[in-house]
Amino acid sequence: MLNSLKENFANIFEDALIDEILEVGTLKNIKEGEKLIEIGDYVRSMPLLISGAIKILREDENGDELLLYFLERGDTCAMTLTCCLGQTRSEIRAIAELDTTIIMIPIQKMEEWTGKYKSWRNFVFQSYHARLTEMLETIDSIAFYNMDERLVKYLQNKQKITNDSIINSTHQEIAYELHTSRVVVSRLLKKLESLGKIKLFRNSIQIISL
Amino acid sequence: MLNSLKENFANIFEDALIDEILEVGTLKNIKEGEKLIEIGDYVRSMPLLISGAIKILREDENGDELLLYFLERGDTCAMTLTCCLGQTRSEIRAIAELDTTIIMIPIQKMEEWTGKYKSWRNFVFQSYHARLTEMLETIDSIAFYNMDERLVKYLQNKQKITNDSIINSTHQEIAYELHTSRVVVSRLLKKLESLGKIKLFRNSIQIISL
DNA sequence: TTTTGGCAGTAACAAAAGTTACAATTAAAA
DNA sequence: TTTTAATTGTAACTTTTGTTACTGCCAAAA
Repeated sequence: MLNSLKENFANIFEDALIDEILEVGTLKNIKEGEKLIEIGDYVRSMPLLISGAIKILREDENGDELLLYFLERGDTCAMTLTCCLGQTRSEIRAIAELDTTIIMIPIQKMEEWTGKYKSWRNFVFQSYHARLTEMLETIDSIAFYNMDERLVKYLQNKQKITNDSIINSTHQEIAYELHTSRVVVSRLLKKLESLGKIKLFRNSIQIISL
Repeated sequence: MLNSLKENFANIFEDALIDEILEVGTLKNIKEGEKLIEIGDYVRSMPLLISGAIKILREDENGDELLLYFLERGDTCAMTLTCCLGQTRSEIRAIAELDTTIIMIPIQKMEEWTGKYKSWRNFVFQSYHARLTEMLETIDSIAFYNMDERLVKYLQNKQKITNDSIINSTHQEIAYELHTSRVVVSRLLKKLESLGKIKLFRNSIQIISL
């Protein structure tokens, strides 16, 4: 745990804080597809992302989803932060996009560290800023772009997160995350294929150049 | 200024903090329509909203807008918070929706108070939470609802903010804020009128029941 | 091997939203 | 008063997105 911490957070957290994290934090491995947080949950600990990726999803009244953004190493969940402090329920769902390792911090420490460590405060504020920025990008996508452009962005994002030009998703799964229908995704993917930008296979998509 | 502060923040801030705010804060009156923050600006002070309302807007690549949310009394601008701390440029535009009074806090104080006052920390975290929640609602609107429903929400919101069942906007102005076209807004408003939910006038809309 | 269920392709159609164009009305400016 | 500009209403059309339906294909299960 010490190594993972140092690798990802050494330049961010002061040494005394690193020591405290080692004391109270617990390492947790999460399998791809595993759910970390469900909408309506009370959250009792805060995750520091060591490796892997977590996708954050919003749900509509029919139970359909929309992908908001991904968390990567060095990130934490801003929603969790406020849920912990404000004792409110989670507004979002969090699911591991890849096999993921996190350090869980008990919420009691959060308030304490915020008073005690400047580096912790900066980290928390920085996280909020990053999340607000990502929310803005999400809003840009759905408000300003058509589905074909949103799909391209989605594929680019997925490639970046997984660091793999092969995306192992079905059209239905992509449709869920973009909050559209399977037929629309199939249609647009076919168009991208005919432009030579991707190649389609069963259960996977190969990205050529987007 | 003391009175405004006590009215809006007395139950939130501890007395010592109130005193400090009185020392370093400056009262500012803003006329309806006046711009507080432009996209790309560096922000050097943080606003505490005493009265009135401020609308927060996002811009697309063509210069067209989208209304994100309103700030009201007791609120502060979460974007400003992180812009100040992180020394980044503003991602949004802020315009007074009504005649508005704010207290401006120099950014140097922010970092200091965050270490010093628990009530300040809570206020800041609470603000972030509120803004994230409002961003989620904005996302819900544009991703999950059709324009007719978004328009109704918009009118309801406007009524709540101005505390007036007469909305003094042109169809064009509404179209800008919803990031659609004037013709679409006129069409949908006409439908609402024929349902007896609103009454249309030149430059204004009277809300009957939404 | 046969059966079953999930996945992808596509046509045909419907609904929602955006665009263009023009007329009528009102208010402000000359 | 006349002119001008802004505002609203509406028709006609296009584009985008969503829906329904049906097909063939593949892989896992029976």
